[in-house]
Amino acid sequence: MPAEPSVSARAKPSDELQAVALEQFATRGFSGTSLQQIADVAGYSKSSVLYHFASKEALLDAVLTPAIDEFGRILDAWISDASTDAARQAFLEAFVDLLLRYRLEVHTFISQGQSLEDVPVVARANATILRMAEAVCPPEASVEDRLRFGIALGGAAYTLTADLTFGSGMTTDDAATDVELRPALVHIISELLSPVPAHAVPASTR
Amino acid sequence: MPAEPSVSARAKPSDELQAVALEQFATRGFSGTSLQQIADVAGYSKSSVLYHFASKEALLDAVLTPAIDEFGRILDAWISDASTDAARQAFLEAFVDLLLRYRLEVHTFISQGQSLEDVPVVARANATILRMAEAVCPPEASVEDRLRFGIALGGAAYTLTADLTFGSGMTTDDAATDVELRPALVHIISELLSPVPAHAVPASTR
DNA sequence: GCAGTTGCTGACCGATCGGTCAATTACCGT
DNA sequence: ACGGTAATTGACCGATCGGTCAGCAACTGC
Repeated sequence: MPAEPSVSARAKPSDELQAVALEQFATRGFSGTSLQQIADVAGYSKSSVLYHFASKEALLDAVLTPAIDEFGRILDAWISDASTDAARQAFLEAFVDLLLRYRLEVHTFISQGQSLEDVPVVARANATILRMAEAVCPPEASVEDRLRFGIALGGAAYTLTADLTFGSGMTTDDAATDVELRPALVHIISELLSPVPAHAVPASTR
Repeated sequence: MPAEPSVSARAKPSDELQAVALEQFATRGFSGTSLQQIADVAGYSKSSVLYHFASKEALLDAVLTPAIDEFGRILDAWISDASTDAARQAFLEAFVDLLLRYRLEVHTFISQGQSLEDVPVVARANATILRMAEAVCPPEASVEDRLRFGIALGGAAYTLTADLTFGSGMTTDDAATDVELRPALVHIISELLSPVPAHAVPASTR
């Protein structure tokens, strides 16, 4: 047997390192995380980290690229589509799924997008977020509408990784809580991004 | 004339340093900001910074303490009060004023509260936020209600300092935009924290 | 058996980190 | 004129930073 087929074998070293690095970047911050820390947590030497990734910045790039790529993908799908209400709803759900699946990545470039703006992948992320803002808020949108978008985005990124979590852990990647989180997130974000007027909320939701 | 009375004289050095440090901490992060950077921007030497503040952490403490103190103050005022709707509304407006006035401080310990949790002043901030969460969300609150609180908090902290600002600068401390921001923020946060049912919003607000 | 590749490591490098210290300057009341 | 205090600084310290490099196993194809 040349390679272990399905028995949950040791993941590829570069994947382990990316996972560890992502967690550290999200919690300690990029500049607050040293290559030595990543190596220690992952059980490698610092040299090994730099063998798999050309630099600390390249490691950040590798870690964030999948999330930002998919983000751009679902955003483009929505923009190219006719802007029906159904398409908007589909995008919103895809966006929430993205938030849940890539919560650490999102948190990383939401909360550090300013300080890391000269890192190419983060610049792409910022540009994509700006595109989404333009797509969500029509050019003549009010200050309040823009505020709503920012709060939905930053709030989701913050809450999904807040470790204190105000009572019960939603940061643990427990799939069971995620299925509880998803509809609530869709509801809240939909409410934030929709012009308030008369939201038909069935009284049963409370 | 022993001291310049009102002519906008040079601010006290320690105040200048605090202002510069706060801006750097909020934008580059605490660990991403070096004492040398602060000294350079403020026009002092690194030694001078350490003359006015015993350590980098003491500087962070001095910078954040006023905001967290006032935060605790308005929260206690609300909690001790009978929980009438009027008191809740008053707290909410005081809270929004606090967000606007101390936006950089809030952003700092919201987005770095995890990595700096062993810094005393940040620990106090985290504890106060937790107290507010318990005050806002009754113990039996649903996951969605807790989500709403987190999104309101993290979203406001993020949006008020997001430099991209999705179209128009709300990060510039322009008092004119602040008076435009305040009612919108009160409205959105009130909407997020209020159990949805029937929010009496006069139609004129839109 | 042996060259080549892959994965990994310790030793090392210059730069920068937060922080200490002694010296210097400026200003104060007397 | 003078002693004392406050403010500021450069020189310096050990530690750690991101990164380079040569070497060492282990496995490969031949």
